[in-house]
Amino acid sequence: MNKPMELTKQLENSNTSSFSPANLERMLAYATDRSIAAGSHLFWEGDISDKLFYIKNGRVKLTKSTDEGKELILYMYQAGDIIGQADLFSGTRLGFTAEALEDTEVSVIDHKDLELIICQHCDFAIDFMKWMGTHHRLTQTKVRDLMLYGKPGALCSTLIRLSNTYGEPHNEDGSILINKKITHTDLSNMIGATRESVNRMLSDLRKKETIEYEHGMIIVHDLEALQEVCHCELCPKEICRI
Amino acid sequence: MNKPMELTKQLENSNTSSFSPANLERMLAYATDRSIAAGSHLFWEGDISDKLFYIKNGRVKLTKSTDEGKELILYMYQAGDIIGQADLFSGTRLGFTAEALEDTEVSVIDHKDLELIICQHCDFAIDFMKWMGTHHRLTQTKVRDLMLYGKPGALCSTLIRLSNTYGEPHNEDGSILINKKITHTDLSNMIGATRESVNRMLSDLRKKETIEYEHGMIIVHDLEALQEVCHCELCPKEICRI
DNA sequence: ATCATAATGTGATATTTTTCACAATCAATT
DNA sequence: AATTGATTGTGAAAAATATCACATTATGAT
Repeated sequence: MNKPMELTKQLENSNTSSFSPANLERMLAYATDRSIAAGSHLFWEGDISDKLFYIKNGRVKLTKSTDEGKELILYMYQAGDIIGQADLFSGTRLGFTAEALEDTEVSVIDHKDLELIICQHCDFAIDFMKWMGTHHRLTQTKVRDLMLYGKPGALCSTLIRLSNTYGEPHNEDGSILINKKITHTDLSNMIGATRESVNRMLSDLRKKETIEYEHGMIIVHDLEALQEVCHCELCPKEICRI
Repeated sequence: MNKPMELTKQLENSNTSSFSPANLERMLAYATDRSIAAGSHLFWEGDISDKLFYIKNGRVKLTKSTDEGKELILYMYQAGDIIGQADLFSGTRLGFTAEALEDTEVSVIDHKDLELIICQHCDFAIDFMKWMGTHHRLTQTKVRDLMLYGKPGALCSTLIRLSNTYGEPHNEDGSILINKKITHTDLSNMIGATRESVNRMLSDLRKKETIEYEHGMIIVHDLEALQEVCHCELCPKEICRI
């Protein structure tokens, strides 16, 4: 059963904000818990998809990797997020792999239980659909961002999304600290570029003082400059995230 | 009210195959009809999103266009398809524009009516979610295809999707006729490349006899060759479509 | 503090993709 | 059959991005 603190945490999390506390609780009442060590996998592509995962704490990335060792990072999830909707009801196999970035605890909800709740509480069904739609919009805006303004556009949009997801006010001048260590390799896998290209683009942004490094993390000094590069449309934060 | 013929058509259509005939009928019972001339718009990005559109006949593309005149074609919908789920319950504004490619008739279902059906028939809710999930997978696999194997990979994946959507057996040797005229400009807007690049890549494919032109349409002679370029994973057709 | 490993930085070069500037072809009208 | 506009084809040059091959700098464990 979920404690009040977790509910509070989820309410602050944009990805699941479509769920009312009551509805989140309904879902979690059926869940069983599971721990995944950093680097271990929650599921692999090709697995059967009949579960939903609620992250209690930790972080998980959803990826697609190729034979040649390339990796595409589609999403990064954190406490309060739910993983697994797109494949849930299809009966097909999963197309992506989920790997824990940190030690992670999840609550696992079975497809069957979910159907039960949906049939008992139609406002839950509505909340669930709202959440599915929001997540789909996240994916659609990502396609836009990755395709439309070259690699610099893709990178800047990703930095904005990281700011929305992990950002903290840095000092009074409005700078934002992206309070998570993200390697250049990770960034390159998020935008389908090489590490070297990312490195050079970030150097350019540093030269222009759009961003800065501190303790291996990125501080965004000039958000508007980033927004300009990717022609940012100022989507709501539950959509403009990693 | 929908005629039997339309129901038959929808059952053949992969995008809405998640709906049982009864559930499709439930939804269409609330719909009002609307005609859109070829080239006119069903909706614009920035509009409020509180409607769902069922295509009775004709074709509609969903696009995002930039100030510089670039256009990204995200989806092309046809008879039996439903448009609008991702934005539906969010209350936010639409992120994409829908334009009729041919004279099109749609049935318009209001958000409010949909909620009503969801609360009355939970199997409808399940079908609806199944459909939302499938559509989301379409988008996710598209990200993969567009990002992972360069422009040639993006183009070949698009040709495969077109084959699944508009393909007809061409003769006994297993060739597929993509039975719709798609300009190189359209193709370039689907994969985020220039018309010229698309032209050159198609020329290469013709040289290798992977494809051929006939009456301005494309015949795919060697589907496997296309699959190889984009490392095709043979996704089901309701996901591998345009 | 030292060592080992991971992460970052950078030049030189190759490859991919775009841009520009037309020519050639096709398809629908007059 | 001639004309017009849209579409397709192509070369040459520029720009964007990737590749390769290291040097440098952090980070964490001993």
